[in-house]
Amino acid sequence: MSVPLPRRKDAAHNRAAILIAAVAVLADDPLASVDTITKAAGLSRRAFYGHFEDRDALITAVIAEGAERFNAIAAAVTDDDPRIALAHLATALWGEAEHVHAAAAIALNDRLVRRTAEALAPVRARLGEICRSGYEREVLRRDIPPAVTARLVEEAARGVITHIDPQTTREHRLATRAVLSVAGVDWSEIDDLIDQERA
Amino acid sequence: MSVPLPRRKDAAHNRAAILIAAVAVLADDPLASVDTITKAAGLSRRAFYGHFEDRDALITAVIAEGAERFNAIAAAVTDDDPRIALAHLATALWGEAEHVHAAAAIALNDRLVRRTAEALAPVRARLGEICRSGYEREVLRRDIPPAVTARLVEEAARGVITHIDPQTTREHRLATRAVLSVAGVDWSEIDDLIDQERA
DNA sequence: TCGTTTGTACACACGCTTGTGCAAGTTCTA
DNA sequence: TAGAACTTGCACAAGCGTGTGTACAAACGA
Repeated sequence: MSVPLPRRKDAAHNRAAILIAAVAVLADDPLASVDTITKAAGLSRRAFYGHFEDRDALITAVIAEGAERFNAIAAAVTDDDPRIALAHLATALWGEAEHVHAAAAIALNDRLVRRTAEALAPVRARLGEICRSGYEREVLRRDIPPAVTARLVEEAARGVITHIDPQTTREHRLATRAVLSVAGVDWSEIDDLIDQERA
Repeated sequence: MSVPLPRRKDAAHNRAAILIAAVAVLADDPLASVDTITKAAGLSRRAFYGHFEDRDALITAVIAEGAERFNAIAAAVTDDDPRIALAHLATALWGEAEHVHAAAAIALNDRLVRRTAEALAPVRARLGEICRSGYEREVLRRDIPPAVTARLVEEAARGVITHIDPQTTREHRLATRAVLSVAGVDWSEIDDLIDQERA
């Protein structure tokens, strides 16, 4: 039923390689075949079934790994000012671009929406708090409910992170600018806000 | 090479039904099978091949129809104030939600990116002009190049339109608000701006 | 009405992917 | 270095989607 724990170093290494390759490949094509993924990991398709029960188990593992990272990000953002918190959240997610991309791609599949949503839950919850707090303290937009703002922010972040190549764009501030302006911070105040925080 | 023109009333009707069903189904799943699409249109899979050369011909037809609609939208937005123009663009696209959704979904397919991009070209060009004009006249954000603003606006619009159900949300202003604030208009000024134009 | 057009039902070949079994080879580890 | 762990390549059955062929029923138009 289940795959035995690897007892050799190289086996553990290969398992990890499959996971890493899966994140990269699935980010581009959520329907990539096991063959494509294992080839990208430098292994044969047959070897894959020595590490994972089946294709679905791999997807589950990818989602779980994403959940762990997103959890860490959500926990790390503790700023009091909702605007600063949003800036930090955006920067952190920008650093996890590939995982964000993979999560977004996997979430396209009907069957996996729920599982992916669970992986994203901690970040989503933190974002909700930030927007609510910003709404109440009147530092974020007040023309729409904070829950809707959170949704818009999520979409903006996802769009920027998945459609702008972080390799070629050193501007991680782009994500911050996009997120903050859709959240209701005037664009002319964004840079001052960040510099002030950094000082 | 080409499929003979339908000579019977119901044939033309069924061909249209397939196209309509295709837009709806492909919006949800760009990889939907011919069987799924024709069933949604109330036809058999075999009948499909009487109307279209193959699956690709259907996709081509869907893209072409979208191109026509997007062309019309781009041509209709002629406001002088870039902010008003953006508002009108957002509203028009909101009305074409299903086609926007289908275009976005189809564009996920590697091979169809170029063709879809061509269909979206007119709207994209108009959006580029609007952002450039807004940048020069200093009514839109100036912290990033207007071309990047256009990209952010595009992402914001696509995100709102495809992720918020227009059936349940009567708020077409949501798209307008999202688009304008990411373009650099202060959220507290958006409603005034629109009402003022309408008067 | 009669002939044509269109749609349905069933079948088949073809290609791609998944998951598994097995023999043979390679690599780690004790 | 010997044995166990691991990988490889091949073959195979099964599933799914496409595209095509054929026979038969229904709708249409003159």
